[in-house]
Amino acid sequence: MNQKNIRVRFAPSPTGPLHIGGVRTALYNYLFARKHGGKLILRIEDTDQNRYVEGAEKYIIQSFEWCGIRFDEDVVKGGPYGPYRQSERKDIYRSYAEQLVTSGKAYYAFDTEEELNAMRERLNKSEAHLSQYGPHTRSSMKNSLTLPAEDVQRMLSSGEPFVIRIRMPEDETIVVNDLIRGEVVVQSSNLDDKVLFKSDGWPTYHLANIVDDHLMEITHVIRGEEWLPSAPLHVFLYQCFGWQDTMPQFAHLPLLLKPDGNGKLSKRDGDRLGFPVFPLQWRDPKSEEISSGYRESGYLPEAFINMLAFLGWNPGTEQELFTMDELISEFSLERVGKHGSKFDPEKARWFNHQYFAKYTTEELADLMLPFLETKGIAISRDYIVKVAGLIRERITLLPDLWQQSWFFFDAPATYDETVIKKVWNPAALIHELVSKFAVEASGLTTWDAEGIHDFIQDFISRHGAKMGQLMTPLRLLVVGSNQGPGMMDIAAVLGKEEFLRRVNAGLLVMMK
RNA sequence: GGCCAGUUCGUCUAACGGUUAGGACGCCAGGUUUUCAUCCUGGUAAUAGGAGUUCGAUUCUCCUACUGGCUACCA
Repeated sequence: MNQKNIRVRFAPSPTGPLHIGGVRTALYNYLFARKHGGKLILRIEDTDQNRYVEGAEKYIIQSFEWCGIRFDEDVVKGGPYGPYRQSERKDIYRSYAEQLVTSGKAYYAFDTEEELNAMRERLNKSEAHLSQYGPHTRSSMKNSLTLPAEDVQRMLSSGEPFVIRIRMPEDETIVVNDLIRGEVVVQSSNLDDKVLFKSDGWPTYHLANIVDDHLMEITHVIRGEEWLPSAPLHVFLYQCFGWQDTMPQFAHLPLLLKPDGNGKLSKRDGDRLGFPVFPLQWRDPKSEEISSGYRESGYLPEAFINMLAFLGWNPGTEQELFTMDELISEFSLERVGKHGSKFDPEKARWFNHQYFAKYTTEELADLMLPFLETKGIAISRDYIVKVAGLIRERITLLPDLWQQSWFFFDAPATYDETVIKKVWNPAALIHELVSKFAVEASGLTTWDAEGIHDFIQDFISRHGAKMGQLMTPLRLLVVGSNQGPGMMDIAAVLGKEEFLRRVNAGLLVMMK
């Protein structure tokens, strides 16, 4: 294959927010395209007006912007094969469907919903090895195969509702050559006469998809496994149109499964298990219901992508942390697994933690700025960088940046009761020790971590105290609990004045 | 029910006929940090079952079981 001409597409339907399974499919398409120097196309498949959801298309585009998946051709920037929204391509599909009718590969059908239901009833009662609307049933239905030609003409010209169905051959072997699964062989007798063109004047997915992939010169169709059952139909359609020589190669990706129990990962699982299922937060325009997103939960886009890439693919080495560029150079469809992956929210958190650990203090400071601004805290960047250095290893999600550092910017308003009980004991002794410390420390001149350390060392030996008897009570007064970085480091960053101010204020509270 | 696909530690997976079946997450234990978290070290734990093929099967074939997907004028 000529690698220069590789063209792949991601073709979502704007029926709601894109969930992480869809993002992963897009990611694999993106990696494949970049790896081979090809193009990635975003095509919006909005052929079902009933399911159209306001804002979904915008959501999809913003999601990809956030996670760094870039398209070469899409609805925003356009491209040589546009338009990229199927609703804007509506005119082109009918003639293709009719071309198939003319060549005898498809036919008009006029059955009403009731008639279709009646047929299915009959099928249910029979031995049921037969497909639905297919070779064995079409002869007893109302269509251009059974009706006299003049009746068909009359019905068509009088505006009678009709659909166009593919005419599946009775017994033919259809082979789908899948890049991930190998040869998938299906007998056409198991397939039915799928509707290609609906009575509302719109094409179904099957028709629009094949026509557009052909027109857009798509070379590889990389999509979810839920499409595998209809892949034989798609292959057959390429043959019907005479496009078999330029038919794209197929790769059906395994699905993302629920973390617990069984089944495909769904919107509900996020609410139920407490992790996001969507890249960005989504507010349903009708129900106003809010679904959480990875971005809003504090995940880094690089970590999110890294985590997603590893759900179904692996490089075959022990490296787990990959930049997008590394993913591009290492990715291959051969290393994509065949079976579904249960999504693991814990591992997602671990990836995010790893990325925070790699950040420089300067980068962390940049991330902290918005939080501090929200809280109305204005302080020197130098100070923020110092704080970032102390909390760097303690961050898993973005909000931890504040949760792990707030006491550098504000004195504690309360003290953890359980920690008081444990640490301020015996109360009189500790109180006296800390009081003496506060007095003596006020005379200390070299206020850095090392100086404070030496001083404390000297202090406890002179007073016959143990390190823990002083340090944990100090932490309680300065931080409000038993958390945070090393006490000497906190004291140094806070500065002598603020540090002692908190200690003395705390001593007053502890007296009560 | 029918069709298609899949099945290695609890989870994500490696091993493309020969390994003490490897790594990561989680969990457990110890160490560091006299806090908490991180981090470090160690441990726990798997080839769904049964037949073949083969000197030898996680790996190839078949059967069974289980899992998943699809079975709309939705994508």
